[in-house]
Amino acid sequence: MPHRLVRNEWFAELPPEVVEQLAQRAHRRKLADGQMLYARGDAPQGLYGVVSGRVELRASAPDGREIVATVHEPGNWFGEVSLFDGAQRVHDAFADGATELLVIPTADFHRWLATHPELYPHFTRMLCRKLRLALGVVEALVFLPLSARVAARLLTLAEAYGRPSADGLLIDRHLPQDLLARMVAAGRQAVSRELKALEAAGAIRVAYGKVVVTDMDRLREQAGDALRLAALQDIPAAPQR
Amino acid sequence: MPHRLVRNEWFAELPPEVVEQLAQRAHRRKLADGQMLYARGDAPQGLYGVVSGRVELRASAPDGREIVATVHEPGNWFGEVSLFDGAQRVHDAFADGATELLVIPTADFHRWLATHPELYPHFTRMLCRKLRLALGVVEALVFLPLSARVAARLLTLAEAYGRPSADGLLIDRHLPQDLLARMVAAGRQAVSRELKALEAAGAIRVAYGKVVVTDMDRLREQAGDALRLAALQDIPAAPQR
DNA sequence: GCCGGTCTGTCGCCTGCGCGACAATCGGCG
DNA sequence: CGCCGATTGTCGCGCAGGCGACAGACCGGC
Repeated sequence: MPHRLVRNEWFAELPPEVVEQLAQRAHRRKLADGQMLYARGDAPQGLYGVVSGRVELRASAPDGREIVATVHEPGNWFGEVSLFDGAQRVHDAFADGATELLVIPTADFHRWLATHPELYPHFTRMLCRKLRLALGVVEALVFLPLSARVAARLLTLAEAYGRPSADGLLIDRHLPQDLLARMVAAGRQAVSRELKALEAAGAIRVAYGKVVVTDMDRLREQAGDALRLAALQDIPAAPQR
Repeated sequence: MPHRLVRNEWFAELPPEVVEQLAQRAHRRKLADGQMLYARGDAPQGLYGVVSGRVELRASAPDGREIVATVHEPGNWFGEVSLFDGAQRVHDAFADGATELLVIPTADFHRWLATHPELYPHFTRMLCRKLRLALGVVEALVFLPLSARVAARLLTLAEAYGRPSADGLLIDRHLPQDLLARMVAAGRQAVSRELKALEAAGAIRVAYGKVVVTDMDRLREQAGDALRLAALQDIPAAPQR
């Protein structure tokens, strides 16, 4: 198992030899750009880890509108809800670029976990974290105007992909405005307008398919109330007793 | 422990004597109407079970707007997220009517659970269920018009509180339109309008502080796409009377 | 039966944002 | 180095729904 896959929150804290047992159950799977991994309603196959490429989890309405719930990068694991409750997939999953995955079949995962019950608290914490994120999204949608959602999103993107560059922190990832729009559940044109506003405020600079954050503090100002929600998304490793 | 509290999904499937061990750790707490149990950001005290009365979990914006995330009825347990991850409360909790709770302190719960690791899968499933609910709410907010959200909500309320009456299924619970509005994250007047529309469509009849579903199928039609999400909707365990 | 608080119906204004349309750029690939 | 698909800027229409303002209906308690 590539060690980057065990360096993330899912497995990083666990003893290496324990993770190794699990890794032996995994097999690999390759996806072409845009290929569907699963669709909402599918029966779960297992837990997925991204080795290379990317996987977008999306929700879509019958009328064609869609939102991007998450984008999983190399090192991320996903598919845990169906893993733990065995029920249908909630989202549609598509490869973004040629992608290689590690797949741990549901049954193997559970056999492994059964022999390591001490790991359960760890996984319940993972689930709680997802739950808090989802609740934060609900609040953001209900309470925050688009401007704040965009600003907040850029902040988290900057943290995840930020790389210092000439005139600020470059979000080093292909980020067309309509992807950003689907991430904040909005239309492309509206996002374009908000980006212009942020640029006028001196918080960012927009380039072709890219965004550079020139002033994090100013961006934080624009996010406003969203920060209160951001705090919820940042879960301290609280002792579970 | 009143047996109504162990009849719900949280503990119903578990061996009675195991639940009994836990029950002995619980203590009681009374709240007056409208009293706050906890606020967002508070450190968690434990897991709560509603013995009598009701508890509303709400989220509110600084500007005063607020939504009702859930209403817990007698027999329901809540507060599990903070229980499992130890972090701050996400919502504000208020008693609706004079309320009596059973409180299981966090530490006691975990001591108990540690001696029954076989129960972990059960609790991860509970968390997954909440997560699915939250994801369903996100989709409903993004994709569905208010009319569908109202119709869908009435359907779940009818399932939970429905009682046959002269001209249909009475939702037997104090349900002013502005409560309904806060449940679907909308304004009171808009909900009023939608209710009128549903009435005109012959799906419901609105009374003072009450709603009677006269035609479930017609109501389902109005909910439309929401039914796809319906499986994800929150159904408060029916109040046990 | 009366009163005050709670609910509902309705009208109207206003704003945020979806969405179509199109022109202007950009940039990778042949 | 030029073409074409991808991306962006912008204008404008349309509308769902937020919100204030009342007026009227209801109801439980006294």
